[in-house]
Amino acid sequence: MNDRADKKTARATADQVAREANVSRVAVSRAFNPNASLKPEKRDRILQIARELNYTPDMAARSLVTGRSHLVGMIVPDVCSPWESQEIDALTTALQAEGFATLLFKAKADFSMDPRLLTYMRGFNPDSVIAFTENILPDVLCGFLDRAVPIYVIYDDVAQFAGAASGTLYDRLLVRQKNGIEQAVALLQGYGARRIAYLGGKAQSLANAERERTLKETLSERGMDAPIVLSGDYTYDTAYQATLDLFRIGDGADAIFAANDVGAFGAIDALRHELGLSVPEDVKVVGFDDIPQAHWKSYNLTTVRIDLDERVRALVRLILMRLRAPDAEPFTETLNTRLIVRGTVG
Amino acid sequence: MNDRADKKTARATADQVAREANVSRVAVSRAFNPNASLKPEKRDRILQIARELNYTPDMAARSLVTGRSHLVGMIVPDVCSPWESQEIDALTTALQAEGFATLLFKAKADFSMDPRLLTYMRGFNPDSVIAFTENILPDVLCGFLDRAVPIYVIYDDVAQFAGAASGTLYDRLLVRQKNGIEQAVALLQGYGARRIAYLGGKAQSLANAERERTLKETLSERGMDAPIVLSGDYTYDTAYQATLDLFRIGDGADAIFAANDVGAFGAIDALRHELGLSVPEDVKVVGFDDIPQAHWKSYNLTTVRIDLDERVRALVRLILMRLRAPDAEPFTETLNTRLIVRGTVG
DNA sequence: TTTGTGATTGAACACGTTTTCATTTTGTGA
DNA sequence: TCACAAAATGAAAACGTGTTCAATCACAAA
Repeated sequence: MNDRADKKTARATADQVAREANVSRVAVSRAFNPNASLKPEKRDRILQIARELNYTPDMAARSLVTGRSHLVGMIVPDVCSPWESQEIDALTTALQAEGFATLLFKAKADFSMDPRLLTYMRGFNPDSVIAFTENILPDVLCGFLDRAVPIYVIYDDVAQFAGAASGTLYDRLLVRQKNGIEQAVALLQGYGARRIAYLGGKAQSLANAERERTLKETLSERGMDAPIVLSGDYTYDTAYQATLDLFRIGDGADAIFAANDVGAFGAIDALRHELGLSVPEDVKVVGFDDIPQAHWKSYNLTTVRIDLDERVRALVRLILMRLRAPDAEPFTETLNTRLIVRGTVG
Repeated sequence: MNDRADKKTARATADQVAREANVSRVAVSRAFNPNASLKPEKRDRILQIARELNYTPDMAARSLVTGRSHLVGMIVPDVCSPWESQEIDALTTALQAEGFATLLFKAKADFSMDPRLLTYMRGFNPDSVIAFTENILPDVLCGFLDRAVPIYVIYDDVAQFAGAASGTLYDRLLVRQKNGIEQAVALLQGYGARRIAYLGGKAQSLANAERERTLKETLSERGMDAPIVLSGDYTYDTAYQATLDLFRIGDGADAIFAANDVGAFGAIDALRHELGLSVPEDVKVVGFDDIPQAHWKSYNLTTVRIDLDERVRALVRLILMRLRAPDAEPFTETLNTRLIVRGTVG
């Protein structure tokens, strides 16, 4: 009749383990806390009995008293995006190894941040938050998380730590776009490309801005013309259409530099299947990210790679450090990029 | 000096709100529980003050007393897989709307289930678990979750509810492969295809077995030869290689029926870019899933679609129902498939 | 044996909430 | 005005754990 009685086997509690092992409940707690002082043989016996009873400490109860939830919240607008899903995958793996679980929240499709979502999320008391977003000011996030929760905002591939108390930015995980872009431009120039188009990502994206700036700078340094800038939003369809417009309304280009790989795919398909141009003979294409699909033979994309593993390792290191020492000195790490040469340029 | 004092603003507690509003802490609790008995004007005042103090009920504390964590655990081997990431995205959205948050865990790459992971996960007390996997017996999962936690095991696109207590299967969310496959076979037959190859998915996958069985049945019903069965694992690279083998070592085929879209991409690329065959003129290709990439012009894949939204809605409905009435009658729902005709057949 | 030091132990408290239950207040009809 | 049911309220008891602190134990040195 009673709802609780219905459950065939309720979860074992520390008290039950303690009773079974003839020790106090505190000893059970200590058995699961490696650095607590407990006689080794006693710990072994407790852990043995705990295993028999299928006991695991309740994280909610533990969280209540320690103030640590061992949860890392992730706010993601689009889990399906190849780049983001890769990042979620790698982050979850790395955090899991450190004893943290991923708490996944879906933001609105237009990247706007729903205040109710943040309020709701705060209820779970995440130890840290990673927000994948473009057009949100860190202040908005900080306002909702009033505890000193380290928040990392990932603008495409630039991560910044936003201090909750002050709203100012501290740690930064940057990507040195220069290397990869320079290699790409050199390659394009070597093959005689003159008119270069930049097919942009989301306008508010920090990474997009940095890529555009770096491309302009590099072209200028090499005495080449400034790029034709097309606006985009990182999606296949928009890139496809922008490419059509470039050649039908505009004057075309020798080469297209896309802000991400998916955009490059859209450009390639527009060129080959609708404009009747061939890649790389007529138009050369370079992407950004090196997602798994980039090596698919239909695209075989030459692209600027950001090492995902290195990136995720650095980010996790940052988070753990911040968690351990909330007031540590601001920290900036910069990752390199390099060109992966495949078949869409030469 | 004190670690807690360091945090500029600790999270507001129900007591603080109560004090500020001149009510008891119980009233605050009731204000956040819509069906609790509380004078409307009082509720409004409390909620107002709560908003000012940026107060949100602590989920850990709530979970402790209610026994409901409002967490749904998801065990995922590969977040990057287009099909799975779509499913995670849609499930998270739907569950979030019902007040549940997604707790994401990464399983080993080889799909094997790490017992420690399960033990760890159980500590978070998820209200329900969704496991994306192939080769795990539900019993293994059930053994680790000793509370009556509804577990849904998703074998590719077949979902089954595993009762924790008995280890037997209850609810089932099946996909009627027949419709889509029949339409596809009819189309292939209409274009004169005779030798049909089936490029399989993971051997242990229930969905793969069902697709293979249904394809054989359909071919037989139409008086066509049994398919050449190639083993695969749903990945691009394996499909690519299997297709090469089919034409170089084996005797080739008129048409390839791939167990999923990514496999179909691999087959198409092998045919076009390495075997020098054209699709659909020389060989016709049909996929399964209709992932977003299927409409990319380079592939423009004819494929059997399983409606993701409908599927996720059904699954979430199942989970919520089971949560509300753990002892309700077993429930089976079957979804339909249909062929999306694009350019790789006709 | 005695003393002292450090490791080991458990009782009591704390964490922030919901639930129970007895009490008080409100609203309605005679 | 009175009586009575229904709604509203708060004190106290949970929920399962980590932490504090005083007490106990083990063991080596004197």
